[in-house]
Amino acid sequence: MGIARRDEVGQRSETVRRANLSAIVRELHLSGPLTRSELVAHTGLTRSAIRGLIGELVSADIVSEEKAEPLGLPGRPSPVVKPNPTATAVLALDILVDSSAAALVGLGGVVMEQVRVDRPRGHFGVDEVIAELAELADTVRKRRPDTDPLIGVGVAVVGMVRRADGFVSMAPNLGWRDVALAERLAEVLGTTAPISIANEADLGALAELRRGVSVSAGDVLFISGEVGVGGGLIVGGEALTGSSGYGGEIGHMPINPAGLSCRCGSVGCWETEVGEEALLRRAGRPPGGGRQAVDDLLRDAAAGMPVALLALEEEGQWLGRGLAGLVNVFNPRQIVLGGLIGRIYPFVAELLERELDRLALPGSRDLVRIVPASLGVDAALLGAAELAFEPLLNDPGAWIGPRRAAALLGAGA
Amino acid sequence: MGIARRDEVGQRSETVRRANLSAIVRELHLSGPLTRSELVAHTGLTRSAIRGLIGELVSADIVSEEKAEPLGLPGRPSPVVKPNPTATAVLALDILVDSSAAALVGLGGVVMEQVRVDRPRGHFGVDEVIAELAELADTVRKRRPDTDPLIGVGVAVVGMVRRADGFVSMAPNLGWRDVALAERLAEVLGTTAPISIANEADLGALAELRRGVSVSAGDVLFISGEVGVGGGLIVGGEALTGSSGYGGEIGHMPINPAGLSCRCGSVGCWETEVGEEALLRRAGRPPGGGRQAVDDLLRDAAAGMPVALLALEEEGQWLGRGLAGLVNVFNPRQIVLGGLIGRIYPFVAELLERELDRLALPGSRDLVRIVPASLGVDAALLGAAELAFEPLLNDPGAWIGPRRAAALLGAGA
DNA sequence: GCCCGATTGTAAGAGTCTGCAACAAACATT
DNA sequence: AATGTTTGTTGCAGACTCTTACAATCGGGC
Repeated sequence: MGIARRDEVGQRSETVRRANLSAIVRELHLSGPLTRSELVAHTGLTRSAIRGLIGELVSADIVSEEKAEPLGLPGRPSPVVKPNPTATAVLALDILVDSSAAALVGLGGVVMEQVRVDRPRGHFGVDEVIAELAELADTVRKRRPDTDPLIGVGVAVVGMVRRADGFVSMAPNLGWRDVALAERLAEVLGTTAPISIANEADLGALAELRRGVSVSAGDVLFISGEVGVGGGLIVGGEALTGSSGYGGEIGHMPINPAGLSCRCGSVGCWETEVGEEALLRRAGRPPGGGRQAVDDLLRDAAAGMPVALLALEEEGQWLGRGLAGLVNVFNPRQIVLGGLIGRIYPFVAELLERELDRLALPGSRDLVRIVPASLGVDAALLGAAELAFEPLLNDPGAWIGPRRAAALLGAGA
Repeated sequence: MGIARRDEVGQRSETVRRANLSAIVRELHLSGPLTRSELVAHTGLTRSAIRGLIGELVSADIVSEEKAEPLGLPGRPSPVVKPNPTATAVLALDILVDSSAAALVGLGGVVMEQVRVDRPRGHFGVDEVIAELAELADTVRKRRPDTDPLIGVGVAVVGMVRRADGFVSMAPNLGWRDVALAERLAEVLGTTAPISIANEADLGALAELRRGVSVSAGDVLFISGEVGVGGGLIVGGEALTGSSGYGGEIGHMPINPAGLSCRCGSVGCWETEVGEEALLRRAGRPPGGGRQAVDDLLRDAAAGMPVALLALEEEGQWLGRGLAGLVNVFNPRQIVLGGLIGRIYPFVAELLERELDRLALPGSRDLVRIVPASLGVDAALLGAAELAFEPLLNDPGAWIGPRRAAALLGAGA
């Protein structure tokens, strides 16, 4: 991220071990429990290498080995290696438009505990929300004290987040500006685990990539539409964050110079044409109705009410127009529609395909597939967990020496 | 690119050697000749490791060592390691709107030979252009027969290119559709070196990143404006190609639903508002005048002619509006303006900054800097060379055993 | 119930790579 | 000419994985 460092590029032989440990843990995290011999096949390492590495992971409590059930196949059965969720737990938090949540998630993506509380829409003080999060976190952690100490904390926020230090530059849906969220959370959470914060749509995209409909896709455009429209971009299997982590604000592409003025200060942004407010306005309904109002509209459309159908058609046209532009710029293989936009997808699916045929460049258009998101409200929460796992996945070795010491200290206290 | 392979991720100790060789060669390619001790400092490797690796590179003729001139400093002088351009030469070709070129470039970016021929604008048969390129290639290669055998061939084309196999899906400025360019070139060039092809703007961005104004920048948006508007995106130090290599077509973002119809079949694409034709139209001049017509317009503007100034102002507003959207989506650190857009930059610089202040999101806007491109017409050609170097930079080891054998064979024949 | 083939874990030795430390070489300064 | 500084050279040790041979555990067939 940011400036490319051409420093310290030299590799040492220790690097190999780190990379191999990382490959094994990542594989287990993504695919779930695997036998040793499956790991041999997946990683290309030899049995002896796997043996040594697994041994180390076992002794650090990151994974455990179990005798395999006989499968009815010839040959010696291979022990099953499974992630040890309690010793590798992360705390995931999210701050959405109208709810907050906390969850404890273990390696492999196992959700051990989860709480979500609704919150009316509107502006909320930073203190208020942080207190709410601290309480949620306390609730889940008290239910599972065996997950201490935590590997990390991941947070999803509806707003623009600078990744390096978890600074929220702007969160219009909450009425926030310039909040040092990571610092504030560190004070109240009572854990020394590192805190990573990112945008809700970015993390929704990550969750779909790891656990949802984008598994095994490398170039994905994820759209999360609620009040505003956010975007998460996966490029070559990795999240596009931009130079400071503010990237992906596709809701603020200028699309209609004759359009309405946007909360961001510009005019005719995409979200003024495809956001929740635009949809309700076109159907002649009052703004601010939230999820309920949109569901009513969709029910009316399903019942054949002309105003509702017309509103959805217009929505679909603007959606298609914006998507075509994004397809031309990113050439993704998959477009994932989440939130509001995922809910209206069934009504506009054919229209969207037609608009892409008409407006997008053939080379890029041909391969792209539009699909609805699969993880629902919890997408960002799961993504926050994935974000928190990242350091462990990249360098499990760091948890092997020191971590044991820390665990023993914790037990002694 | 494409599907993320989670296969064969295991690393062996040979990997380390490969990575270290790669780091050294890449460092020399980017920074030019360096002393051994500078290499030690840059890579973080030890003197003994550097010694072994350099020795291998020398014996493979990829680099050579020379005694250092005494610099007036105490201590034993460190020998200078310099790339050996003739043994590491690539052939770079470009097919632009109104010219074609060929060059022989050696490791380190040394242009050893170069030819460019102009060509009137308009549609040209594939055979015609390929014959032209073959002749240009022949010319430069005959002048430097010592560069045989070539390391690779890189080609820049004004069109949409599928990177995997060098297939040109569309090149409106040439009137091409679905041309298997890599195959066709392989037939006529008479070399077995691998041929890599990419879009002209993408390679312009790469050239600026390696040799121009974006050196040491990690997230860059490069804009190449001629008849159309192309874009090259650098994300985290690497080119964004999209899933098939068609990415970066920022000229075809929809920006004005009430705008003109575009060559691509859509309506109101960005390039219909900021391309050459739009600029001339606004100044009340006939389209198709090419570079000359634009230069006339700029001269008139410099002389204070109101129509010309007004046309440039409108151009700047549309430019700013599009840039603001791209800044919101990509959060780049730098925007590089090339081609037509680079030439008009002096006239719109302040306006652009104002428009960004007004339209882009604060977090992303704050850090971004707009600069004109530095490499001129040859940007794409230099980028094509960089593209062709890539395999050598990534794995110099592959040229160490086999390459020597090939060189000896060539000498014997 | 025993033997055989298949598959996989285990253990020891070898190979490859880099880091470390001591020494030698080449330069400037005094 | 002596001294200090920087850097190449060399030999040894450490870390890691691969190879190879062997033992363990399964199903199937006689």
